[in-house]
Amino acid sequence: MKLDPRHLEILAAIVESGGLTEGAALLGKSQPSVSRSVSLLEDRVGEPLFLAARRPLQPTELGLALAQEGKRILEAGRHASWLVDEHRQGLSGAVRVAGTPIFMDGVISSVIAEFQAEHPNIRIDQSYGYPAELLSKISSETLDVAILPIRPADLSEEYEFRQILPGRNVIACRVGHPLARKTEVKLEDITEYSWIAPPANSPLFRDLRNTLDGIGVRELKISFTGGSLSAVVNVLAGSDSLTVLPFSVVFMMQRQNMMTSLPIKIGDPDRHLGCVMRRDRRMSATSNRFLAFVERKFELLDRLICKA
Amino acid sequence: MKLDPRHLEILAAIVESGGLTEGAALLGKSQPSVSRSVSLLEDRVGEPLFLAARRPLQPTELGLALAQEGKRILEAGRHASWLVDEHRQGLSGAVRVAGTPIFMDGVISSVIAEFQAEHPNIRIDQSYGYPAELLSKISSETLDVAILPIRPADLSEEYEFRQILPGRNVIACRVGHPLARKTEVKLEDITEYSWIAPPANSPLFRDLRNTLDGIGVRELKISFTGGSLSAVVNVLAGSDSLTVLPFSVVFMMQRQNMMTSLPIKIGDPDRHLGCVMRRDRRMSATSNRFLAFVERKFELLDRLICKA
DNA sequence: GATCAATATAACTTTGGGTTATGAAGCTCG
DNA sequence: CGAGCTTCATAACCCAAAGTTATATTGATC
Repeated sequence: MKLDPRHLEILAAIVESGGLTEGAALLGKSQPSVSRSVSLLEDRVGEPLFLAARRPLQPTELGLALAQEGKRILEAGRHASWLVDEHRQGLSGAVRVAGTPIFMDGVISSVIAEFQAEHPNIRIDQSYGYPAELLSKISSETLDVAILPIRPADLSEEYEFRQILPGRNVIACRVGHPLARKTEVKLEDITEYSWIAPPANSPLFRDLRNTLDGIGVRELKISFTGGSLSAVVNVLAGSDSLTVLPFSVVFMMQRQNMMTSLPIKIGDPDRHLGCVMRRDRRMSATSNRFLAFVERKFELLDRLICKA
Repeated sequence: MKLDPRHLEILAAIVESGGLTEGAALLGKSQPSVSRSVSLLEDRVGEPLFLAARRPLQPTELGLALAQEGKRILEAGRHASWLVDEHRQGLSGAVRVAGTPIFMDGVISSVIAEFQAEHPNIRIDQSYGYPAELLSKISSETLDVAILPIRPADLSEEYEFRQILPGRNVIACRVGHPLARKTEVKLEDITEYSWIAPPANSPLFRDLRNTLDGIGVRELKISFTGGSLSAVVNVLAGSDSLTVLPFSVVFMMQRQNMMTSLPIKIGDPDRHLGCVMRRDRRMSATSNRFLAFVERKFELLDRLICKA
């Protein structure tokens, strides 16, 4: 005997509110409607659910027991509705975000931390990757947002790009590095130090090559390569090596007195950091909320950096 | 946003069974039906519930969360159905039964105990009362079954009567009473003992008067009156007083060596013990089951008594 | 790319829940 | 105890939607 869950809901409402009319009001239906629903339920059950000819409508034992189940159904339904609302407002669910390792660890992660403090019900699925693969993941909808240093012109029409920071690289070194004390650093000062290089396939590695080419460094001694940001930071802190990093990353690290940048002007990359997503905007409300948050935070960060 | 609980059930079935077709089978519906129900639910929710263009149909986060609620609904519904089945088979619910105090305490209560051992989900609401009031309770449907010593002819057409024991009274005394040892007790032996009388308004009290009148006892010394069966038993056990009780009660008490009956023949009452209920048989399956049980048990008891 | 299985769509029927209007039946109270 | 009020039941209608079968699409798989 399969019962209609809506009937059980109605029964629960009636029992809870103590009357057929009140129950109808509670459910936002008309009184005759619930009256008939109850009759139908009674027909199917084959037993009376209310004591006949009693005015303060009194449920039978069975009626009471079924109303109990109806209450469960009502609550499950309410919870489901709540879940939907949360989801539609982008207050729950998950955002799949990925980016290049150095940026993610150096800048984005702290923004994500702030976001999670504000939205504890939203899960962030973070991963790392370089532009080509992340764009394909965006296409196949296995990724919601990519945060990449990229040349906007390189991007196909399929994607939307929102710049969050202008590209700007600096030469970084440990705090207390011999060169860091100088007010001006010249080319020949640099050449004697060895270099820490990002992974060879990363955009940053190309930036490093371009930068050093630009300032005339032909031959570079590479003392360490391939590590994550924290590896780079540790090696940097424990040696006099130099490296090329986005200024934003150095800026964040400066706060923790982990590293500093040399007062030497190097060419900026033609890539800019920004969020990439599908242009068709079939993104969840949650992703949109995350996106807006990131943009807002980076706007603030950009201002701070400009002042520095 | 109010969601249809049936949609959530369907969603749960699909997610649980891993496919739309299997889900449909699980619910005993056609595949197109559930397919459309899901579309409808998705329309209302405004978000996809399944990842598009994926063959082993995979729910989204929201889909999964809603399916969880659907499962709750499904389970509540199943439990409700189970409750109905139990009720219809008379395996749950309550029976309101009442009877005269002496019979209830002396005989019926142990039958009720057996019944409850067999049907732990059925509640017995027992109460005491004398015929007139119990019959009116039957009429007003505040009582399901009355167990009464009654003259069937006295009963109006409204009621149905089912005899469970023939009326038979005896004179009872404590085990070890001086008269109990004799093989034959004569009238003059009895007259010197005082009597324990049931409450004055009880049928049994009239039986006592009639009995003693019948055997020629004119003047009776009443030493105790008005108590319940256990009071009577205690007083009886602690004195040489006599009383008149239904043989069935004495029979049950004999098993516990609490009392015995005198070997003297007294007139039987024209009342018989039986179950009374409304003739229209608008009784719950539960009450019917109880009734059948009582009749069965008393049939056995009757045989035992006849042998004794 | 052909094939197979799973899902979606179409077209139609039927159930039943929604409504308003109205009738019947308990309760309350003078 | 009957007038009056409130609450519940019925009637008549409409329409949303669940159910059906038949068929088209679409992924997955080889």
